[in-house]
Amino acid sequence: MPAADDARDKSQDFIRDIVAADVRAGLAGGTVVTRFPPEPNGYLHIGHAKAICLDFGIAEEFGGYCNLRFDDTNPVKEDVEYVDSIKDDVRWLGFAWHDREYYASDYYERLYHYAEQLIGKGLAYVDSLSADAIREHRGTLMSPGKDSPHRTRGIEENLGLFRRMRAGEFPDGAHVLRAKIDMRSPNITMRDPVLYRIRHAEHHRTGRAWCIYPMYDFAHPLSDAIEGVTHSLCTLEYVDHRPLYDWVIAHTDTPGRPRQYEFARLNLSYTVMSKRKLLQLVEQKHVSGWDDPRMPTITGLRRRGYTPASIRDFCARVGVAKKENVIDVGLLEHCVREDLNRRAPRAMAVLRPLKLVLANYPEGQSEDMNVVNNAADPSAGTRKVPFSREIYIERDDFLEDPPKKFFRLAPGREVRLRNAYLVTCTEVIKNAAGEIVELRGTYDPATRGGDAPDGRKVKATLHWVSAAHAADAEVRLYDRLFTTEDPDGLAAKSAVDITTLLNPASLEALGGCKVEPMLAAAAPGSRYQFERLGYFAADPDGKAGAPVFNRTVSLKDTWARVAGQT
RNA sequence: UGGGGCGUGGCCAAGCGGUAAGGCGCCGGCCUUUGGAGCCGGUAUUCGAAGGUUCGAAUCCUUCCGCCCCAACCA
Repeated sequence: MPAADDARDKSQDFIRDIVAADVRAGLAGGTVVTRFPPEPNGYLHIGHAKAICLDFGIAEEFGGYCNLRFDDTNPVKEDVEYVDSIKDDVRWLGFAWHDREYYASDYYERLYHYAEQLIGKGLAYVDSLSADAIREHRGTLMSPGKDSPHRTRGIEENLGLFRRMRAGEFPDGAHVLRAKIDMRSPNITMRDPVLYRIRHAEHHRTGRAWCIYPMYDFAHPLSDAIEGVTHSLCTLEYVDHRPLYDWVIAHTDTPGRPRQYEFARLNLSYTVMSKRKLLQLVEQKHVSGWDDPRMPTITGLRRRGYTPASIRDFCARVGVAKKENVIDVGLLEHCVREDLNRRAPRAMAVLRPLKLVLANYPEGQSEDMNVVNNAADPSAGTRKVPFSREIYIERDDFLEDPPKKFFRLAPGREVRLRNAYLVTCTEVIKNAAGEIVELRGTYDPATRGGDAPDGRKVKATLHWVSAAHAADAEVRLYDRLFTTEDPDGLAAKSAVDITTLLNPASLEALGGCKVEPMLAAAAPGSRYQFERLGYFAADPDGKAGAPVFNRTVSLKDTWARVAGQT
């Protein structure tokens, strides 16, 4: 057996095991149909990415289909802005739904028909209790509920009332349609769940055509059935709803027989994932918008510089199981580093410039150094980078009084300027306050390119930018959005608002950064590795000649760790 | 105090009666014109706990403990 088959046979997760078994058993003619069912009431985040990779991934692997279905049954919360962003994000992640773009609202007429069918079977009734009264009748976790006085209404009366609900004869809240199941069920979901409510509201797709709207528990299983979905994958909080899902399917003459399976949602350390909380951050301006590079939204990650491939890889590594989890954000960072290391062209940029003047380099002279764009990718080619007498190096790369393990530049010490020359620091110039303002040094003309003919070695290689040729840039450094690993948990435990746990240092904008000439016109979205610093993506805020870069993620930094240990 | 889900190393996660995969992290070493990348090695005598069944248990049984979800005319 070839290795590929071997890998395919290996169990990947419990859901794929189930699907594989169903396919073997010849279920639904062997064609697997899944669906990704977002409600268009917010932007997609990395948690949705996990679901998207699962839904579309399984369809792809088993040669089936995945429908993009908007679960738009609540007109007051939904908007086209969100359906557009969701489509953008799914597409950007690399998945195609082809012509399978569906809306629960497209099924309103059929859904209504199924509702009448239930009424006709005596399995649904119109209740005229107030929302409060319904809640009271529902009972509690510990005690059973009580039947509504309207539970015994006759079929004809129910039908008449329901039709008048649809006709708009009643105000919001006057009546609801309920399933007649069991008010004493230990599973509260089964205590005569509401199927339809009256909402005189404008729907983003159906306008004013309807004033009654189906509830999730009714619309979802039926939409699945209508579309021929075979495997309806959702998160753990719906486990209790599965009996109702099956009940709806069992009591209507639907075409398909979809099955629901549940997996644990993704949680990421140092951030929050609920749409409500993300919306709060946006509305209260704690971030610049849904696409703020600190947000765990797909659009935020995109602006931050994450690649679709890295997010897909992350989702694959995280796995699918039923255990509550909090994934270390470090894993996500690892995934982008790995991807960008392969594909990002290198560039030189100095974030906190310190001028170094090479006394023995002729004034007014400059030369083009030949530089490899990406050692990890020969096809990336080479480029010219200008070098001259005055250059900028990183302030952090010089220490007047270096500790033992610091082997960058220091007085009297020789280091390599990457792809250029070996240079030695000969003098430190300070201002009246005693701050270092400039360095003087010499270069060794025999070391052009960075190698010494006599074979002498240096411990450090520094990145640099020629002062005369440099472009100015703004660079935005990001840190975790929250100061604590589990903001949700801490906020709940200590009864504080989530915003009190925000990291005040999550954004640091650096002005006056010096970047090599080629970066001056970086196209928004283009990604680079700034050598020795990290991966950066050009932000749309930048303009030609005045670029803005977002740090996607830093490079692994052994020195930072060593320095931090002391 | 009802119903449901879950408990395998710091974080994920395989395993499904035959004697603890893998990834991230971490710790060493090699290599290096990015203290990057790469390469090599190490990192659970033990699977929430206690009993029991068995030649043999993370896997079966019993009891207990812990965490999460459910009482929107939200999804």
